Amino acid sequence: MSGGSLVIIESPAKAKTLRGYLGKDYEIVASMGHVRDLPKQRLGVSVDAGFKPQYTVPSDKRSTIEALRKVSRRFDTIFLAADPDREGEAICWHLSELLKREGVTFRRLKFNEITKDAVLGALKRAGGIDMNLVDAQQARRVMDRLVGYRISPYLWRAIGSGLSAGRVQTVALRLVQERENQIAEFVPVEYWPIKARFEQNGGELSASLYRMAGRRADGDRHSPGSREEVDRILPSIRAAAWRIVSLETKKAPLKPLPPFITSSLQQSASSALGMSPSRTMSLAQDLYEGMDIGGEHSGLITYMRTDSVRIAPEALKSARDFLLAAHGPGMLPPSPRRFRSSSRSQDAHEAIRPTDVTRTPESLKGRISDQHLRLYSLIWRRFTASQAADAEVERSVLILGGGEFEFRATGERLASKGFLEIDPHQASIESPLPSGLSEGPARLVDVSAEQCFTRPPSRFTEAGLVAEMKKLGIGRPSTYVSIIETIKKRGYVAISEKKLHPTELGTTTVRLLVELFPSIFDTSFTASMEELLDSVASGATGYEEAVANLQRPLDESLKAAVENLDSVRREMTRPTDEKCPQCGAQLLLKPGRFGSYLSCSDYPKCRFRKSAEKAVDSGRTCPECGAALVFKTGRYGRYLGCSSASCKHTEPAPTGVPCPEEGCGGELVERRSKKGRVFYSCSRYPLCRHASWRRPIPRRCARCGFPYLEETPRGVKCPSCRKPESPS
DNA sequence: CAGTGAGCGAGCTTCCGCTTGACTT
Repeated sequence: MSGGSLVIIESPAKAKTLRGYLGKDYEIVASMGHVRDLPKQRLGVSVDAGFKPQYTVPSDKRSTIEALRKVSRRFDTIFLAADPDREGEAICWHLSELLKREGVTFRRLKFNEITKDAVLGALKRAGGIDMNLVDAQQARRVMDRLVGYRISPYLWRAIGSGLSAGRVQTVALRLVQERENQIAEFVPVEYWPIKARFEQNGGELSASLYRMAGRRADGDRHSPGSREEVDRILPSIRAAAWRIVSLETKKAPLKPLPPFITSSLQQSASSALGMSPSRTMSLAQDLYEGMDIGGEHSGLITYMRTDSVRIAPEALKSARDFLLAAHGPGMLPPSPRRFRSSSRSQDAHEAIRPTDVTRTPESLKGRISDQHLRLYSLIWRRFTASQAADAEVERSVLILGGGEFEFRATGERLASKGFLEIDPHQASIESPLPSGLSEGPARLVDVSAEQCFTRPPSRFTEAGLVAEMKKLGIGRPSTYVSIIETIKKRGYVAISEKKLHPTELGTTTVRLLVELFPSIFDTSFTASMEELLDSVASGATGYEEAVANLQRPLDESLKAAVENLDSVRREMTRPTDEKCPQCGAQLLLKPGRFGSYLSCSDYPKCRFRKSAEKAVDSGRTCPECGAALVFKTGRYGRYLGCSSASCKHTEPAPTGVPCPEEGCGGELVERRSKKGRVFYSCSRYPLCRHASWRRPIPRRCARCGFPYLEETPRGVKCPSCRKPESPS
């Protein structure tokens, strides 16, 4: 038996940091997250025996547990240092259950930051495991299992096998579907913003019609709704005598945004850098684990799965020291800024920030990959700016009066840059009004109107859906990415131009689920579940009572759903005019995992079925049999296959972009590396060896046919004919 | 950087939340 103590923490990267603080008397090992769970193959909940969970050690956790058992035998005191939240408390309890033996004592260690002070303080306060909090976690786990594992099988029977439903994924799908409904129902409204140019003492400015006699200004400018109205008022505007009636300028402070949490990082990386949430998280993981920089190894950012904007006091101080040293006292607000986390934040980790604020993005240039640097720079700027001084904006509002009309012009000027010097993208500043204007007569130079239509809301990007889920408190920082992957994998949603669209299957599934289980898949269900779990955590409600609270309505809804199964199945199928080629009976159209399919109405006697999806024609013909080549999706992604059933010819999917090698004449095609990563190379391989990871955009200039190879933004000038490019 | 190439209707699927490597389908 050794004299020291064992400390178990969740992440190996944190274990490493801890070793630096605690010295030789402490052995530190990682549990890698949860160590026990409900079994994957069955419900694993004794519904009639107080909802007792039946835990197992998942196969991929066996070796971790074996290693923990072995090392734990050498110690009589084991500190359990999983995250200080509901899931972490449960991990500690599971560990104690797995590692308990005669003479060993477990002590709970809680700290919200991995700093020396916080860790040493936690050691002094070490206590026991909070079983109420553990019960809250168990209730959460079991409720999710009941919802998922009892409703999914219903979908297998009603719609198709392999489908799934869940407290989080179904609501995420619902959000995508509801946005789609809004777009479908949207009625565009015509409006005609009116703009005019005015002149005073040789200075010119442009202004918009803002108010008309007899109409209320509702804070927004007034725009006529039709060409007739425009034609009616333009002559009166031209005939009016104009003057500047007021010119006001006010200074207002502009505050920086709080440092990043998981959802806001994904959002910013998506809009500013075009990164998907999954790419963002994988790059952030690398930055967190640390990279070799000039021989030394260190973590560059704090933990990336967090919903708290809290900052460790040490980090706050070094941010202020840095700002003072690098920018002078003007960049320092009088007192450190505090930001409030959302009320549902579990606050186990800090905000996402650089571990060392003096490690500027410039200092890392060339030492880490370009993509890592872009993400690091985003995080560094956001954090550093969050502790810098306010910016100051001077905003001018100018009002012009003429007859019954009022025009308005606004302008902005940055009086003091403040934090915008560090993170300029946080705000966009309008251009200023021309100088030298004053109250008094002005001349109308010209006036014009432009037809516009109100636009429907846009579809969610992946990061946009995460932001919406976060707003509703659905899902956690560690699961945002996997939830989106699940609804993609099930075929409920598809991505096109980086936006999420529901598929026919998704639409059908969510409509059925919301109809049959309205309370469970309501956007407010998670919030009320969290309230109940808080009550379990405080000891006011028991575990069994909490789970029963969900079980009762779930049981009732399921019972009604099963009674209606036959009529639901009938609803899911649409009769067609086609006859079965095998038995002549009518064919039915059904939703399926890979799009709709036609099946014989005489099933199961006749098993005929075929896909109802239209194959996407490639416009090419098969070199072997002359039939059309169509796009297909196989186990390894897209490819081109022969549409004739008897012909087996295949080739990689074309991109429509010619090979950029001089005089090659080949075409770029989609291929996969051994590791499964998609890349693009010449169709004439191995004659031509051109290859690139970058996705070529199959666009060409509408005027001269010049093909674009890079991911060129829309609307740029064509490099060949110098005209603005339009998509083909 | 470089194969391959489907299937819903069969005899298993499925949940959410913690955390990293395994490891060739």
